[in-house]
Amino acid sequence: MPSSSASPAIPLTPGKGILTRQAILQEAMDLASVNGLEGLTIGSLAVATGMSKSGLFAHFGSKEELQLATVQAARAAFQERVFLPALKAPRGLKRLCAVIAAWLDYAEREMFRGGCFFAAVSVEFDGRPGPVRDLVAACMMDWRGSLTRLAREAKDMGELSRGADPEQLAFEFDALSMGANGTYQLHRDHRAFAMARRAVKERLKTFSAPGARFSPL
Amino acid sequence: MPSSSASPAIPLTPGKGILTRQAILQEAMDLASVNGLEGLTIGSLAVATGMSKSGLFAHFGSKEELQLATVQAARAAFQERVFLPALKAPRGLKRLCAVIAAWLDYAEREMFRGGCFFAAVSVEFDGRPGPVRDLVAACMMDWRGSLTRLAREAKDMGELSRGADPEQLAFEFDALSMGANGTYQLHRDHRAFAMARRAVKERLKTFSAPGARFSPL
DNA sequence: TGACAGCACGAACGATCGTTCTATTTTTGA
DNA sequence: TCAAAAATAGAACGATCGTTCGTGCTGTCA
Repeated sequence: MPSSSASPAIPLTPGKGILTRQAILQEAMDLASVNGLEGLTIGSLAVATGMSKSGLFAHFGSKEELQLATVQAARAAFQERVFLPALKAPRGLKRLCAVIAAWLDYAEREMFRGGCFFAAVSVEFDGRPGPVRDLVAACMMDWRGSLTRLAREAKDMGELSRGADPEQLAFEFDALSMGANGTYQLHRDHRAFAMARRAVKERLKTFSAPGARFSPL
Repeated sequence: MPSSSASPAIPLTPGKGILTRQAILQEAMDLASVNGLEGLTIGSLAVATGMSKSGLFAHFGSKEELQLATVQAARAAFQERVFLPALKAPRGLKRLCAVIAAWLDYAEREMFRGGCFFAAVSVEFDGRPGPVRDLVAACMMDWRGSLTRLAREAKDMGELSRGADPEQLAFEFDALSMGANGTYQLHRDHRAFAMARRAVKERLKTFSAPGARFSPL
């Protein structure tokens, strides 16, 4: 083993390469949320970032690597800016509500220019085998798993009735949110989000134990 | 005006051109449900149908016309093979259930190779202005409008409670169905459809008037 | 039988795709 | 400060994209 003074895996000051790579991926996420990961062309991405095709390409080595990096960047951005902040809400029903509310805000405020990145990309890749599809599928599993876990916590705390099925509820909330995102993207009608919020609220009311309190959606 | 003996607009015996056009569109719907309407390449479609690129192209004149024709063919196929048959159920709650059940079957049995054609295409085009997007948006509006009308009929017949909101219910059922389709396409897990059916059933039970009967989903 | 649509084909176009080179500039670290 | 390393640019590749053009089939009526 070399001495402990070796340069760290993640340098304290990000090099220039890392910075431009981040700028590229920021643009890539936006473009992909609109045109998909296949419509995300290296040429158009180069124009959008003001770089040359080859200079940009060198950062990734292949289009598939660019796609994978874009998905991972979107996952990180989602975790950091949507999911983790919402987790600060108090455990149980309130936290579940906070996470769903954060997701709906994330989609409605269009953190990515084309709405939810994963809604666009998961539909695009669900029929094409390969590592990109696998990664996207894993992200979606993750998200649903988180929703399921939060619902289960609320149930374990007695805030949801014994008849509540965490997996079932997670599926429903996921579907309602995605549906609102899709409807809004297609028709630019904000009522879609209002209807999703109402549906989630009523569904939670159906299963919430008497006296359980949940934060507004 | 020429004499009334002119050939009818729709000839009794479809000419050869019409037949191959139908064959092309059948393949086009399947390919587009998997790879999208942009991934639907004229070259790949020519290979799939055993035609030459130029011979196939001549039927449409442009890729956009091919896309429009494919969407209209999918709309017609959906109407003919899913929606209209389900409308034969008795008016009211039963008919609403029959239509939703038909849709879920249509998606689960993969009438198109990539699942619901419109689920794939509407997400793909929701961010790209143009006639294709407009047509797809109109199809989705149509579908949601039909669901809304069926729910309103059930309500007017007294089978759904006074508190039931047809538009809201239509949104929810649409979202749940689309969500099941997406989850199934991504994870190949049939439980997605089971959860959608359960959600629709429970939601209907919440709003159904006492004693109202609805057919199984 | 012969003229004439309708239909399909093959070859080719310019544009753009992802990708590979080589050269040049910029940044980094001793 | 200077050489090594990293980052970017430019030109070009073969493949494929949508599209155009000219040609040859193949039936149908006169």
